[in-house]
Amino acid sequence: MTKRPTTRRLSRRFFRRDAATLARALLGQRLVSTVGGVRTAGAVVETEAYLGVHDKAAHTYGGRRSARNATMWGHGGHAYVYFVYGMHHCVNAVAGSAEEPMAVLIRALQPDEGLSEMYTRRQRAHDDTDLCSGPAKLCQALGITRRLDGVDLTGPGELCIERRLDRPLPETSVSVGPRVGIGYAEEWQGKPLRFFVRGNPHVSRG
DNA sequence: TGCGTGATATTCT
DNA sequence: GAATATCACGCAG
Repeated sequence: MTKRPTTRRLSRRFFRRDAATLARALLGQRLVSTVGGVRTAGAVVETEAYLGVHDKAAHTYGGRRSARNATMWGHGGHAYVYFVYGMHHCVNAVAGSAEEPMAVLIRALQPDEGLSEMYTRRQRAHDDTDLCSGPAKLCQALGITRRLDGVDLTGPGELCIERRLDRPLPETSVSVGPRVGIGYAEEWQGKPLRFFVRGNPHVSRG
């Protein structure tokens, strides 16, 4: 019997909150993928909240609903994976309840399991901070594609989030700032909806 | 700093 | 249907 750290998947209730609260609470938890039979995982160190139909930066702004963003309209605790810029995937955790299309973009991880597999998937990475320090990088490192869109993050599937911290990170180790790459979102640009672990070398930008 | 890249939404006929 | 505008990014330099 090998000794393993005690970890368990987060409950549905954990995700059934507003996106900003969830974004804060996800810091320090573990995103785990088991793709091709290999476990790859890391601690969440950077997130962004997308608040739903009123948020000009959200895919569901103004009540937009399509095949692409259908998962966001479902209930919390599922993975919303989308493709952008013709080459990148990004993964979100859906927040709230059904018909409340909010989500939390996972922007960076501190990798802690399956690093050799990550290097295989990301030939360009020069060191550990290159593996998961960006929303598209971490998808590549964990083998996340649109195939995993809609997966239940609280279930035993190929993608889940495990509890790693019993309590939220202390206030002093969390920084808050404006979201990245949403210059078109007018008054929503400056809102403090990006959360990251202060001083952690794995966040996507300082 | 400036691209590449292609799916998607939107806006036409 | 088809054209076009847009895009939660990463990489090379």
